[in-house]
Amino acid sequence: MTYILQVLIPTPAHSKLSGPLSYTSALPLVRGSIVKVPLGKREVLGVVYGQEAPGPQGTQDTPDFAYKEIISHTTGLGPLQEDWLQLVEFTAAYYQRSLGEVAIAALPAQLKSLTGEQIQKRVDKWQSKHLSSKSPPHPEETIRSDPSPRLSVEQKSAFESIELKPGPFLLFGSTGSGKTEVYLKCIEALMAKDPMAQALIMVPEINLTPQLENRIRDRFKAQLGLDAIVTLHSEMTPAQRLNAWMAAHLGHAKIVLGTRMSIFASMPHLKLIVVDEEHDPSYKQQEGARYSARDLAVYRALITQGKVILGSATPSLESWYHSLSQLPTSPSAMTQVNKRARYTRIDMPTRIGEALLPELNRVDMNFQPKFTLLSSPLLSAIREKIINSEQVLILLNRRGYSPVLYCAACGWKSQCGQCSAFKVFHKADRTLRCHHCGDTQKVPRQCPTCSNQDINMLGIGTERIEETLLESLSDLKRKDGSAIQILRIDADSTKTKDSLKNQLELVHSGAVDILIGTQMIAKGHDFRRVSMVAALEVDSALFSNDFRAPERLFALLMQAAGRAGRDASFKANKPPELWVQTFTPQHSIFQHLKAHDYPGFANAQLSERQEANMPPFCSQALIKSESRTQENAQKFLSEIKELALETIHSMTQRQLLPTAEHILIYSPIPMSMRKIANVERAQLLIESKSRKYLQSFLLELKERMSLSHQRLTTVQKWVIDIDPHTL
DNA sequence: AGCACGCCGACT
DNA sequence: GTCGGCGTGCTC
Repeated sequence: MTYILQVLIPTPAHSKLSGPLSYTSALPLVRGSIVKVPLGKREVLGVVYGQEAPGPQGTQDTPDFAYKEIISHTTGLGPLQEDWLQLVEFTAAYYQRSLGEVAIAALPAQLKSLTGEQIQKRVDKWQSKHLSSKSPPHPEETIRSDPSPRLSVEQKSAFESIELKPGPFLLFGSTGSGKTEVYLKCIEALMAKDPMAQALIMVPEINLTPQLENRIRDRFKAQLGLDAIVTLHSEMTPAQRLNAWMAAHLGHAKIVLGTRMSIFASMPHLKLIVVDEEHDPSYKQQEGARYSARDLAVYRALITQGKVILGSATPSLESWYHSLSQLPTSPSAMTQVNKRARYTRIDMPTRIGEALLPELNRVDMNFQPKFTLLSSPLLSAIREKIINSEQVLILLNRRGYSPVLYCAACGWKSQCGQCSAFKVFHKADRTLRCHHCGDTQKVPRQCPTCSNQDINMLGIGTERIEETLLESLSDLKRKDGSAIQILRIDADSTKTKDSLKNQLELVHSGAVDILIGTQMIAKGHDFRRVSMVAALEVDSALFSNDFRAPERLFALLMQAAGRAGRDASFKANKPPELWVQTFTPQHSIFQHLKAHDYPGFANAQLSERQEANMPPFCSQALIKSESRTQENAQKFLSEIKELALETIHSMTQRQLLPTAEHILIYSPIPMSMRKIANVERAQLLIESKSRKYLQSFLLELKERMSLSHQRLTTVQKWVIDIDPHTL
């Protein structure tokens, strides 16, 4: 008997091949089965999507080619579940990619490279190892979990709300309020109720949160067994990933801790999803299907009838908006839009233990001498901290020594020849480096165009702050008389494996007095002896073209300050200090920051967004094109715009859109990073009040594009980014 | 997306 | 004379 199977394979989003392909099979494999199939000369991984009844029914139009037979299938793995397929379907539809691409990208890469037999072997090996130790690997007495701590009143009430209500939940809790304990309690309760149940915990970047992994292990190892907790992130080896994936897929792993990619983990008994630091931009995938793992978590919880908790001290404005029953302003505009799924907000305002909320100090740089890097009030504050053996954290989101070199005589600047960016001066190795294409050259001794010996440096980077601090504090000694230690942590200083870990350990051990870094150090790590956080050059975020920049700045500063002073044995009666150097100290963001008033900040931002009709009050899609010339990149988008206008017209006539105004097409413009590595980039913004209409519009637009494919200007690459993060 | 086939430039 | 550039075209 021969069966005909529809199989999802990794085919590109915009081509005739975007749907499932048919193959023959001697066995009637069920939907979700994992198979290997031939495609042209290649052998690719596939997922069975459906089955046609065999025989010459001829209900479908018969193709003019013979179906090929599938190569192999993996019996030991068992099929992917219906809800997983539904998640893949939703992702492909929403983010305008092919089903096969999303499905295959969601599977561990080793399934592709290993043969069917090798996979089978791995499954057998894995099964025998774990079935033989079905009972907990060690007697209960030898492994003791950390006891479940007593919850505070606030934690208890949060936990009870989550137990009682359906969610989704926005757990709005300030740093140090004990959100993690609420997550763990929810998991504990879930596992006690349903021993089969699985939970997924997502974190922004796993290498920055090793503490959480240990904490979960220590907490659940006796109850669930050591193997029941797996991690899933991109820095694992292919073999580790396959093992973790199998453990989840086969239901043995009860808790999966992972980064955004883990939203696609196959978890047949998934009942709870936690998205920690839900505002973090790293939940948005920036390649391939540009999904938001946070948004998909909400959807996945819906289809699996599980619960989802989004946790943050500074929620994304989207989530904040979804958790509001009333908008801060003009209630008329929201009656229709806010029908969308609402979140149940749970507030946890209290910091646990001794830790106090940080105190904000603003330095008005208008009253400082020109070109001051570190203001005198800030420097004196730093001195005072070091004298008291406290640590200082300095945030500056620019690495290198100086972001631009400049010749005052002829106007030459250290422009990168391949990018629309300047090469950054790195003093340590005396190079000019482009942070976008990586091109590196030796720093010129004189101006390359006019031979002027005197080249100026514009702007500051972490290297220069390090140097300036060393100079300004050269007279300063620690209590024990030894020299002060300054450590710089950024992408340059953490290139080698484990160097970040080692450097952070230096900080924890107290060997470092001042830590200078880019925003990478604000995430995840508790700096218990840090009593002061200073942010330099914050103004760019307030006047950026990127309308999400203020939101990110607020989150960064709150997060950084929240990391400080968490040591209970530390001088706890003094709040940690948060310093900002700014030319606009009167800006409202600082007032909210000073008052630790995230709701006030978020509501003010929301009002602005509403007035300007920006997300979350509209849905956006960005079509991006890349070409050798900017002209060409934009020409392609202009043609798309023409097609888009035709599409709107036609859809309105067929009443697929209520009015033409439901879709707004802007004009092609260069991307904010116009050129990278000699590739010119342009973008076309599309907006709609309704994400539903936007989605169906884009689907039809893509159809029209493939129909008139020949007529369109050819570009190197084009992509659609749904709900783009940066414009 | 791969991986072909397919016609025009500088090299063992 | 070949090796190889990347321009169309196909893959159940």
